[in-house]
Amino acid sequence: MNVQLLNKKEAIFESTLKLINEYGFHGTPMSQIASHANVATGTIYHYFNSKDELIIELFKYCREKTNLHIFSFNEDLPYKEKFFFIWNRLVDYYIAHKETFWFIEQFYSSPYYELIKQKKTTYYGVDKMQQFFEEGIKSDVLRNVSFYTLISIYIGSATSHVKMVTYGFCKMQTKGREELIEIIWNGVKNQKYEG
Amino acid sequence: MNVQLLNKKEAIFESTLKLINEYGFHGTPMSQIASHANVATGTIYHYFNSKDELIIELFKYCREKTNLHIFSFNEDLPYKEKFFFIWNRLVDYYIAHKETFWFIEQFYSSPYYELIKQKKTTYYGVDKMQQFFEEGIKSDVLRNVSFYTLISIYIGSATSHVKMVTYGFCKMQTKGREELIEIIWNGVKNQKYEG
DNA sequence: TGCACCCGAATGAACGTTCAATTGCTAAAT
DNA sequence: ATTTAGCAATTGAACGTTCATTCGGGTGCA
Repeated sequence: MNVQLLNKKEAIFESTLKLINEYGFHGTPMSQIASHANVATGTIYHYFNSKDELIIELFKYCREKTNLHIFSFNEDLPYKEKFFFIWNRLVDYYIAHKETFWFIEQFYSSPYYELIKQKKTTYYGVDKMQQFFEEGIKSDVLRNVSFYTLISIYIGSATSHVKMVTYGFCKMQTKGREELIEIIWNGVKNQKYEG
Repeated sequence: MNVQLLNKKEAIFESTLKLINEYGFHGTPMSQIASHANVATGTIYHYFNSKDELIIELFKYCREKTNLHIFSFNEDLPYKEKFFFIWNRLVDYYIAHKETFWFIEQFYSSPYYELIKQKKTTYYGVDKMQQFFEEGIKSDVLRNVSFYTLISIYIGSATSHVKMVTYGFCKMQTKGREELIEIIWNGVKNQKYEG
């Protein structure tokens, strides 16, 4: 697959992302995606077998890009700094790529997700996250609570915050953000370490 | 509007809720909703002007029911107990009404929400929640952080937890839940009060 | 008599997908 | 260096289906 093809496939991805955000899964016909991406309708079917497959592949594409972005930290940083770094990178990325954020949210809460969740997909992001939290617990920096508890707070608060900001409910003042991640840190850190 | 009608309208709501969860906004034709609710297709249009209106009204209906449920606490309880109570009621309600939960999530992250958010809808839930957090801050039980920070942690963790459970990623062991709300409480409570 | 409620077949537009035809590229053959 | 064969990429009109909505007619209660 040469560069030209990659470009077309990506053009289709980006157009789908934009249009689905605006009109939803249904409100976005293949023909509209095609013309927005400057390709013919038939061309989409060269890369994807169906609209559903296109949407599923787009989801994986978005998730992959996001994960690559947030885990790009220096391994030598102290744990606490990594803890703040990843969370902030995630929030930054989503705010800078609102369409990716909303598309992922929409996908997760739609029946589409059922189609791919069973595939015990030890995919990059969850692996990394679990590993990161386990590291924190083993080294006694984090309280010994379950992975699911940690991820509920950590990811849940990040997405909640991004929702607030992108809905326009609150300004993106850095103060609110710092407050938020700091509260979480206070909640999950092992009290033995620096108050 | 008599009882019979209320029943029909609710039957339409409940059928829509169930089918949209299974097949999504698009995958659910009006005809299918009608036959599932044991009414004629045309009848739906007696109660709602369009499919979009039906979906929007269903959203309000679900949100209202949820809010009425979670704010049904005894005002005399100490603040901390109310803090735990509301969170637990919310999680309980969503787990017991998965379809309501997923529908609301789907709606919030779809373009539909754009259609109703501007209406500076000081709706029941947000009002109550804001009032509750303000009460906590004024009485010095909670740290003095912004409403949006509090709600991001409080609601975000609850929905995240419910997602985990309803996806089947983690069992609904009460332990995990207690851990979670306790961590949040630790994070947001004013340190001056009981460690 | 009038009005609200209810029915479901008919309508017509919209959409996902197909396909036969065309172009462009690569590499083997001459 | 030129030709040629073959495959990948691309096109967009056409097809057949599906679906939201309409509407003319029916029922029963005030």
